[in-house]
Amino acid sequence: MVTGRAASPPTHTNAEDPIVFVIDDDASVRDALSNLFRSVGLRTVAFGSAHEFLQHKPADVPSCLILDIRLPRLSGLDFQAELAKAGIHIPIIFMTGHGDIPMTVRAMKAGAVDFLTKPFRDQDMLDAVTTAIERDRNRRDEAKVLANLRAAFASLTPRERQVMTLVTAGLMNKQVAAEIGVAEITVKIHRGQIMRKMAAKSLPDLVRMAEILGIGQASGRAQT
Amino acid sequence: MVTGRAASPPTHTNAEDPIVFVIDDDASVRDALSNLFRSVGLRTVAFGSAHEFLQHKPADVPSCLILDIRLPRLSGLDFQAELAKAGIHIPIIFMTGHGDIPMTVRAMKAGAVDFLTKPFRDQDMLDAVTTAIERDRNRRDEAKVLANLRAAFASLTPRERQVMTLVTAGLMNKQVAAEIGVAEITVKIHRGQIMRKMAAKSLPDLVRMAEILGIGQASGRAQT
DNA sequence: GGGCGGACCATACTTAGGTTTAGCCGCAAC
DNA sequence: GTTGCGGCTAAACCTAAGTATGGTCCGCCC
Repeated sequence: MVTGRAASPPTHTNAEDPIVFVIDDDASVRDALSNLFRSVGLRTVAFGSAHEFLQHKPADVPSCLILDIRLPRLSGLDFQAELAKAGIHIPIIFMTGHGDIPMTVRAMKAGAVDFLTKPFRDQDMLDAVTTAIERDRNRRDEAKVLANLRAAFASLTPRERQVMTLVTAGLMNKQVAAEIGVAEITVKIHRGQIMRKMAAKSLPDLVRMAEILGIGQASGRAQT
Repeated sequence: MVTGRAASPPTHTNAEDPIVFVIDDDASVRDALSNLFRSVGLRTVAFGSAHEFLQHKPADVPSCLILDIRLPRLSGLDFQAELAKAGIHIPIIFMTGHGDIPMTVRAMKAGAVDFLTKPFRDQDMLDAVTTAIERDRNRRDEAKVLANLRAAFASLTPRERQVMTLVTAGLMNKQVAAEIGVAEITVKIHRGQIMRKMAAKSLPDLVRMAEILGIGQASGRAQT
């Protein structure tokens, strides 16, 4: 699982490798964690505060965030909420020396990967990081697919989007034509254009794209 | 949300209403919770042990389970694992007087709805129950749809299942025919039979069914 | 005002999808 | 041993889908 180049120089920074971010106001904690992660070949970047982390431009690789629940200015929990509100969905692993159960519940409900009490075993932290990175990798892959689909869908004209919705809902060309008040031949032309622009290789393919885009199944039909 | 018949006799048991199950070895806790839930019109059934709960035949309505983490024989956490292993997916709300963070994390990771520390506010418990019931309702709805689809798919002959897989993957009839080594006309016959047995109103409809059943997209073909 | 793109439509043609009717083969159940 | 079913196929026929080619109309931008 680890890349096997663990013994290479500390700043090899291959753009493919995941990154672990650490935020803790205690430098000794940061160093200990950095050493732990580097010992298994994981790129690590540590910050002394949430603010510093936000300055850092987000790298475009799978990553996760190790966070002490008791941060200087902003609490770890509040920072988690901030990130979510800002649309940053990096998986978070909390650690705490004096946490309580309500905090834990709140963090986990908000999607935290794990919540470790200090002192924790190195292996527990590494397991949590593995899970977190994997989760982020999946999320990024899905986001990428979705972004591509959305871009393609946005390149359709309004009419084409409308036809795509009706076609993927299962209507025949003539039904689509009647629905929007045009000739059947016009629908066929739109349809061909849709297949090209969306790069769909078949109707089932297009239907799956529509599913991912969340098009049409809720409305049912015959409204508006 | 509540049915509005809260003042009716204690055992009106309309089959539509959700049920809250309570397991606690302390009778006073059981009574207090039962009273709380009944005061807002929720059917409630309480048990003194996990064993008693398992004896009870599971009602076919949305429900949830309130569980003390410290159960007599089996711990609440282990019981949660038992239920999961047995394929019983009722949402669980834990409560505890002396819980710790690792327990909380384990419970939440395993899908618990909430983890309340005693003493808790009534409203917190009611909120958790509302969430849990809603979650179970959704899960049941999805399970029902899935079960119906599986039944329909099981009614297909092996050949029909194979053809459905290929057709929903986007292959044309002639390609399917070549793939399985039969004449195109045979594929058409199978296909018509599939549409009837699956009660699909259109190809997009069938594709969506295949998606839910998890058929065929992994195998791919002609990608990239 | 000319060019451009979106939307529309017609004719003509080809391919794909789908049904009906009818029949053959093999196998398992009765 | 006959009946039923799954699987297969053919012929005939019809509808649906898709692709040119060619053209109109409208609004927008430079």
